[in-house]
Amino acid sequence: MSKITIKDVANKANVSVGTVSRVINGEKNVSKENWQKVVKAIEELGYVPNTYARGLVSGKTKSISIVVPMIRTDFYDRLINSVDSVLIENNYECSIFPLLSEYRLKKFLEKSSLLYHSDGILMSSLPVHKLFKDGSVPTDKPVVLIDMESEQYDCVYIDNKQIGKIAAKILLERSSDLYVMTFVEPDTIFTSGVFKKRLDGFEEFLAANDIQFSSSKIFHSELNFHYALNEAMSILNKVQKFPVGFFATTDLFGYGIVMAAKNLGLDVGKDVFIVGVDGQPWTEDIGLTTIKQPIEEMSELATNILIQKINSVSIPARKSVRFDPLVIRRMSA
Amino acid sequence: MSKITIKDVANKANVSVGTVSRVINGEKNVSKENWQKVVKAIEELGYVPNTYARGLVSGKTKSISIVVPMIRTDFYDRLINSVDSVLIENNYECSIFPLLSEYRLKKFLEKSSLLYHSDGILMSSLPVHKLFKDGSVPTDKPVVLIDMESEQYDCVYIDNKQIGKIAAKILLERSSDLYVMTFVEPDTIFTSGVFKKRLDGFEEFLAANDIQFSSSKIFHSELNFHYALNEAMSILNKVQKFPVGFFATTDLFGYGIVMAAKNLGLDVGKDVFIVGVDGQPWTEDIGLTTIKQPIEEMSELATNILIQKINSVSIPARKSVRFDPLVIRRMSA
DNA sequence: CTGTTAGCGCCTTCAT
DNA sequence: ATGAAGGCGCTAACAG
Repeated sequence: MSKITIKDVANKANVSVGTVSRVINGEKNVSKENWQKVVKAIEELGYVPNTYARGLVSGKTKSISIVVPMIRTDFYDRLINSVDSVLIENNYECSIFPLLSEYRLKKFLEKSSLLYHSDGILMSSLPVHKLFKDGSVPTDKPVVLIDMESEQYDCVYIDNKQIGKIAAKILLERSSDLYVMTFVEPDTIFTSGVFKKRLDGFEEFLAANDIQFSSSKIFHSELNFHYALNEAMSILNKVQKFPVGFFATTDLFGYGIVMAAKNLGLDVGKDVFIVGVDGQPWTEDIGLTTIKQPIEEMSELATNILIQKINSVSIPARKSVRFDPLVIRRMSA
Repeated sequence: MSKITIKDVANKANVSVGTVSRVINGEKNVSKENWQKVVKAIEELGYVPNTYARGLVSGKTKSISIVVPMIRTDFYDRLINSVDSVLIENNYECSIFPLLSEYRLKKFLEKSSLLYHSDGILMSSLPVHKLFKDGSVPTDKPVVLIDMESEQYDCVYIDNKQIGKIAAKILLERSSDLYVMTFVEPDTIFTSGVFKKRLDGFEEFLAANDIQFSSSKIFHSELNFHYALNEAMSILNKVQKFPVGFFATTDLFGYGIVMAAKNLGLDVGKDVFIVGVDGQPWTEDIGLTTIKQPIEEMSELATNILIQKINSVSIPARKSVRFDPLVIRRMSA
């Protein structure tokens, strides 16, 4: 912590602290002469305004908090990068708070958490209504949700049921013998239930079109390539008649199915049709048809909404923006 | 922001602000009676201490910053979780700052960055000497490095050259026809050069034992399973005589080689020997011998050192702790 | 053990 | 356009 304060700058520049304050806050009514003297003094002294003092007075920190369930996946990596790009333009910083554990959640339930010491909060893929008592985030700061629908907060999301429906529609064009590989989220307060929604949408579409679909065609895997590959091998080994179609509720599973098919000498796009979800960049290499969430656009919009809320005096109307999934057709379906 | 202040609590509890301050800071010399009155008042009012005011006067926030190059990998996931577990025990919080871009780095170069508004900084896998002008982090707060050696800062690291040497030693027991699959880090200020060090160690060991090794045996892949698999297939297809040994500078590549060998009907542990690096949990499933960095222990130690530095009045001696890699032998070598 | 009080560094009137 | 001065909420030192 440098011990240079606004006072030192004022002394050095031969002006009052008020003038220095005006300069560092970019106010207009300062003479050119004084402005330059102050800037010079700041430079020479290496002065840095004290954020705590500033926060104490104004309550603003030019920073926001991003809360995510985890940080190990491409999804959140892209999300955070997109958010950051908007923040940079607006001269904001961000801290990232992964909801790592039950204990960490307890901390986040307390108003005193670091999380709430920023100007606003961006939450991604978190079931706010389950997570917090009263279903509310314990803060008066603006909150915007990404990848999660809400009745209470501003939100930018995608309809995961719709993803399932689209997958069903695409696959039905190719085969009526359909399988699903999905992930069973443990039903905790942490989980958002997106996998379930995708599956629900899939089944709903089939039902609406009078297609028989037995739950014995639903297979489960861990979020791990190795698992998915093994599971896919075992499923494909038992298939009697081709072609068959697979709804992979995440691209990773689609990858496993593609590799399994190749290992077994099956022809992807002829014997085996596959639709994945997420639009990972590498799906192109393996020719996997995939349904993409426009993460970048969603994140950027959410960030812009948040910044707008932070800076508006009156309370703007709540926005609930639904994005449509993007279908990227490739060889696999 | 609740507008309840320490004064309101003092009024309600019929004590002075000093007493309230003592209670919320857990100091001992407060009568049981007053303590309870204060706690009750805090509860009823929903009082939350203002962090900015606190930070302004004491300079302490009970939080630390973690700086990592990225957040998408298992490595940093495990690291952050381990750090967090120690922080929880000590009633600290953390914010995470991924060094996402060149622009973000510029922000981190400024003393005013949010990054430095915590009580201490933990940096992982970042070449501090290249990153910052003067090779110093622009702060007076304690800094501890993980996974990076330093002459200047406290650090907890592993010798990546040693990893390469160990791999060479293991593989030489099985075959003298050795290959390497590694990743070429672009040489930017962001990169730590661990892959290069692993390779250097490998080559040094061979040279020291008078084993011929041509650089044409070194192959490169992206950090992506798909790539690694393809590369491994292409290498193995050209091999004339088995057995051969592979040093995979990260487990992911080892996985690709295992899969490629299986695809080609080769016997891992007989035709093809493989040593990976990182000790990923899934290496067990595929029988991959791997050299592990004890990330958990390293992270916990680094965190403890940091907390100790934060809380000590005198400046403790600089600690530089080198961990030894852990070899986990499995079927593949 | 408890109350009082002087700042911490800054922003923001209010005069000038 | 500028300076002076009063807090913001809290801690810590001191006096009792």
